[in-house]
Amino acid sequence: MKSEGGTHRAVTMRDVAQAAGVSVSTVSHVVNDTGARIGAEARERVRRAIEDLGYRPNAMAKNLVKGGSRFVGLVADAIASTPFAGQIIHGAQDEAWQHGYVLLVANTEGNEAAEASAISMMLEHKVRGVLYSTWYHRAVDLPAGLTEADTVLVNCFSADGSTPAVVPDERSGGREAARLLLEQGHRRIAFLNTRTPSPARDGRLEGYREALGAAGLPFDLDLVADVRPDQEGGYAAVDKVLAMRATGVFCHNDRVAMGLYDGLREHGLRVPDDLSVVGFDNQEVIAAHLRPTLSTVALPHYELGRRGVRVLLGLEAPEGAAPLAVNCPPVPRSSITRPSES
Amino acid sequence: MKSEGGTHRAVTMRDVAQAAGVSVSTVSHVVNDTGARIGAEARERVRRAIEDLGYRPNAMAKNLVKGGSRFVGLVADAIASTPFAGQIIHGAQDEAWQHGYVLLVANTEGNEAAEASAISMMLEHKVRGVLYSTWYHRAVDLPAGLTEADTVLVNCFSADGSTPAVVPDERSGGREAARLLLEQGHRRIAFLNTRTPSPARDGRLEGYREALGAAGLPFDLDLVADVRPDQEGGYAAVDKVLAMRATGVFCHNDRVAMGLYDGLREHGLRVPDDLSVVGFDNQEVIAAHLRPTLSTVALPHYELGRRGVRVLLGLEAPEGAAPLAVNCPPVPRSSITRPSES
DNA sequence: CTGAAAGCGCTAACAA
DNA sequence: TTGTTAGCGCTTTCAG
Repeated sequence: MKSEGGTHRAVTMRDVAQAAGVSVSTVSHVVNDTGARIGAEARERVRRAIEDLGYRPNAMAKNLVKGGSRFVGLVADAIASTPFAGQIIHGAQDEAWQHGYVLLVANTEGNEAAEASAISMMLEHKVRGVLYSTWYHRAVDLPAGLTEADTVLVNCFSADGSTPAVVPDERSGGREAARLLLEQGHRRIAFLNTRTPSPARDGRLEGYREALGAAGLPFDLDLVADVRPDQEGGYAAVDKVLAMRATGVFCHNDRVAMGLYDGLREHGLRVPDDLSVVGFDNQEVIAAHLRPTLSTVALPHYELGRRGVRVLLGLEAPEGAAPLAVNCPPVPRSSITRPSES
Repeated sequence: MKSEGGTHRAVTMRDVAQAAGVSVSTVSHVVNDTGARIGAEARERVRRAIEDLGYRPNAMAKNLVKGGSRFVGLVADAIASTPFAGQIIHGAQDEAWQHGYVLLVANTEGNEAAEASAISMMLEHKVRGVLYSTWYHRAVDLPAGLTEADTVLVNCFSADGSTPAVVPDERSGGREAARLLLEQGHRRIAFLNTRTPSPARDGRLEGYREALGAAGLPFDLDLVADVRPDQEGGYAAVDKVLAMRATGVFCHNDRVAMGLYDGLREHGLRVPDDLSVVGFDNQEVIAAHLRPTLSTVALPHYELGRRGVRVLLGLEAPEGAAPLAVNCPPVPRSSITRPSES
């Protein structure tokens, strides 16, 4: 911690001007490198003064006069409780940064009061716009204050499509997951879907169907089961899966796959030799470290954040009222092999 | 996204004053609820005008005149790659918020250029101070720009102790972990420590020794082994652990424990019946969902963030040059039982 | 090429 | 009790 007890006034542009023997406007011009033709010597004197005095432009003053900040707000409902939000932040920040914007992050952990206060704080700082993001893909009601600002929804969407949104393309993700198995020759592919109604549930199922269809396979309802979308759900579903006599299983998410691994093991079965498994989400801590490592499909959080600010800044736009759907890329690892009984 | 194409100038205090038929200073007084005695009627007219016009104070203007912002910066090296940073952010934000400060978050993902630019951006916004945090506990060199601002290190510290820091108390954590086992009657406790030199390695080992000592047990070097601090390391250490004939194992972190679970299972051994296991970190995705759930010791990330801003704001201070050490609380779950051969 | 001056929206004396 | 008036640090015409 610096000890300067607020004694030394910060050095301002005037100080620099004085030291360089020029006017503030001249300093302003060299600092901002405007087109103004400033004499080489004056310019040099200014540079030196800036260096000597350790001058830092005051962003607040600049923003004030420019009539708008270089802030982009990001309101997230779960920075703390999941690794996903981090990726969104990262993507949003990289893109914002690239365009000279700074991220103002507010974490609400689902608390409405925190959310309201976060939003109004952002409004007061005259943010360029705000990204409103949720940790799992779902429909949301736009919080009141946000109608006052440019807003884009990230990983969520408004039911009425009135607000631009960017979300993961669950359908293509479901397709990729199924394909991972299909490509290895699997023909009997079970799908352990979540029982929670959600875009993820519907989209992934649809993708699964499409992939089967594209491979000339029938859609067999007996091959899909709904489970709790976590380890417990996967663990409890082993018997059901075994009864399906599938050679490969597409799990709604990595945690279900993790539970399935456990259950399979207790039955003396091995992944992928006895059963190939593919997850969804690509939750690093899990997927990359299970034994064997889990083939899965990635939720494109980084990309969601990035694209979010892109649409906010008007660099790209969703077509029509539908959310911008971002691809979920497959991440092959070691949990899939060719079916033995093929 | 709001469609107002920048056409409508934002409503300012003057607009409110005009609408209410009073002067700006009067408006200022009611907005800020200063001690000034304002007539009830005038106050009411102002309130209504604010409401009608949808006035929002301009934080930048306010900060400008007040000569300092209400920002606290947080520079993190790994928001994206670990769930830990999220907790630090959360804690920092909660505390900052409570004191009227807003968090300015910058994610550097280890990139030096990003770090420098993040820091200078924060300096330009005249942040009250900045929290510099790392995702694992270690010594750092204070980045250049940070000497210009009040800084506190979070989850890291400067080798020379010149900058205030708040870090996890690894030693007490090690003690707690060992105690979890000791309390259940274990007397032969193995320690799978990391092989990476770090405060975590030294501190946890020391804590382990202390706990043994406090229980009247000798410190037996044969009971500690150094492994890679991840799943693979735990998995590969099974034979070694078995050879130690310990009844309980303290793993350097949850991932090692996870690997150990896998290895044990392959040997037909069960946790906790055949071997009690305790981890460290309390990484939710892992610890809370392994089978059986993993007893562990929590790294207090939320608290680190919280205390970090407290130190920054001068609400508390580390004693002397040593970092403020935050306790690592034990989190008992189901991976420990009484030793069978007791 | 460079400087003077008018604000940006707000706060804080100081007057009235 | 309320209004007037300086600025905060900076950008930006507009004159020299």
